[in-house]
Amino acid sequence: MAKNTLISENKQTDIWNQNLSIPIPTLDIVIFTVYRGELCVVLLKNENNEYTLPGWIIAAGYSLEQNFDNILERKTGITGVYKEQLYTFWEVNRDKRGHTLSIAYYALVWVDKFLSAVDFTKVEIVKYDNLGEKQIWNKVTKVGFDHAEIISYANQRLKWKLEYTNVAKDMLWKSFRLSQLQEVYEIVLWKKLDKRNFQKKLMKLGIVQETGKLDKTTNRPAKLYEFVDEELKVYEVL
Amino acid sequence: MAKNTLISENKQTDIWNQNLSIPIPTLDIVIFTVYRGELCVVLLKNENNEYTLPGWIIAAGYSLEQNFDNILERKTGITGVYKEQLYTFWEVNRDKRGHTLSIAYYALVWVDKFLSAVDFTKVEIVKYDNLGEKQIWNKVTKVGFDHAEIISYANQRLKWKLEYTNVAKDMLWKSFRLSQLQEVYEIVLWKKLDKRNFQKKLMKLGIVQETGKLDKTTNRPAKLYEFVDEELKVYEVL
DNA sequence: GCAAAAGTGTTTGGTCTACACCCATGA
DNA sequence: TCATGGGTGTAGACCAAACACTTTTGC
Repeated sequence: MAKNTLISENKQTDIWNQNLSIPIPTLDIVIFTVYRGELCVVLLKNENNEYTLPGWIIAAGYSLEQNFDNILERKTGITGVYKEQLYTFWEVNRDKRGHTLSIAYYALVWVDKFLSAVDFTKVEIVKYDNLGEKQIWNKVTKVGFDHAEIISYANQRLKWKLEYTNVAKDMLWKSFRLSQLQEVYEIVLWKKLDKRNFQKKLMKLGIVQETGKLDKTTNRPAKLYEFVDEELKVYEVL
Repeated sequence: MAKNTLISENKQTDIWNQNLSIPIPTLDIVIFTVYRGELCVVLLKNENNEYTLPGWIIAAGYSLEQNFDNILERKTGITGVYKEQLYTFWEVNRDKRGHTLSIAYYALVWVDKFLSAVDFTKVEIVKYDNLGEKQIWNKVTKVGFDHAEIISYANQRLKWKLEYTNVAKDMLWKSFRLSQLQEVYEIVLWKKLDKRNFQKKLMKLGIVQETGKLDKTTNRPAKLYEFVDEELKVYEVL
């Protein structure tokens, strides 16, 4: 805990009362994970039973990375995830406490890691497809728009990344069967894929390679694969 | 002038002295135009002869749009351009005056409009390919990196947009010959294109259409074309 | 008549999609 | 022996790239 509480919440709450001439920069995080066969988002619930994205005021003197890690850990308990900046949102009336500016990130976390790290007293996990039924936070209309818009935007970006990068590595074990990888793709892209075409595409792009090992936990053993690159890599389609 | 000086510079300069616990949000603009057959960027020069992007502190109480328009007009004289948010950059030591956070935009402006609106006492126009020779602003190393990085990122985004959208409409007259459009593409993408393949792609995507008029200003008259959509549109490749 | 730019089709290779049957193993 | 999921190939449609000659006009 200690290492990541450099940035105190208290030091910052008085910011709201200063009537500044600049907007207050905040950082909001859309956390995705594949849980029980569905794409899910990790959300907080506020005093009005509205769902909100984990987020907080950005502290000067620390990098965006540090701010991100700190906010994520403080709000959810999770550490060390894949993250990517999405977009910076702005609305004069975005927050009734003052003018804010939200730098939105999305994060991907492998479900096992998520479950062992997350603090369920703080967060809820909500199926992406059920978001429509929830009250997502928006101060103006009190109807889902603002944070919901950010989540939807994050989902689009995630889909794009799946098609052209090895970002799926952050949602699986080190080694896996192709059918498990395909399942992740089908859940996120929200469509069925053809097994053979899927495998051909992976091989052509060179995203995964055989490990030489077999997974014997089902009837017929399956080859285990791993990602070729440890780091995020964009594979050109050409 | 009046309409766009809602936001005063003076009201904001004292921000630097308040030792805030939050970073100061600024907005920086990469302005592209095609000038004399080359892709160019509009820059300011600071007291140390370093080039900087037009930018300023973001004012609370105004939308990002309003802030953008105001900064662009105050710093360069230009109004009403195509704009798109790029990325939000952050570095603790980005600016020696304090911790800042830069929301970067890029803008496209048709050269004729640019020349009639721009205030050349404030800005310089620099060829994109010559940027390497210039000192681009960066407070830490005093060598081109920070703003240069933003410009390079903007250029990548612009190239992508040209391939998949009708964004080129913001760099040409209402009607034009296909060869003129192709020239813009070649300049921005920095490569030669095949005339027939280029035209086939435009027609297949349905980006442009014939106006029925001819341009007779060169030896052999050429058909004049126009963009099908007034608004920015992403054309799916399928 | 010549210089300058416009106009115009075809071929080829590659990539994407759709599609169905047999195999290895554990129970 | 049967149920489960693993493994494998081909044909057709579509798209992208390469490529060169003729036409219209002004001078």
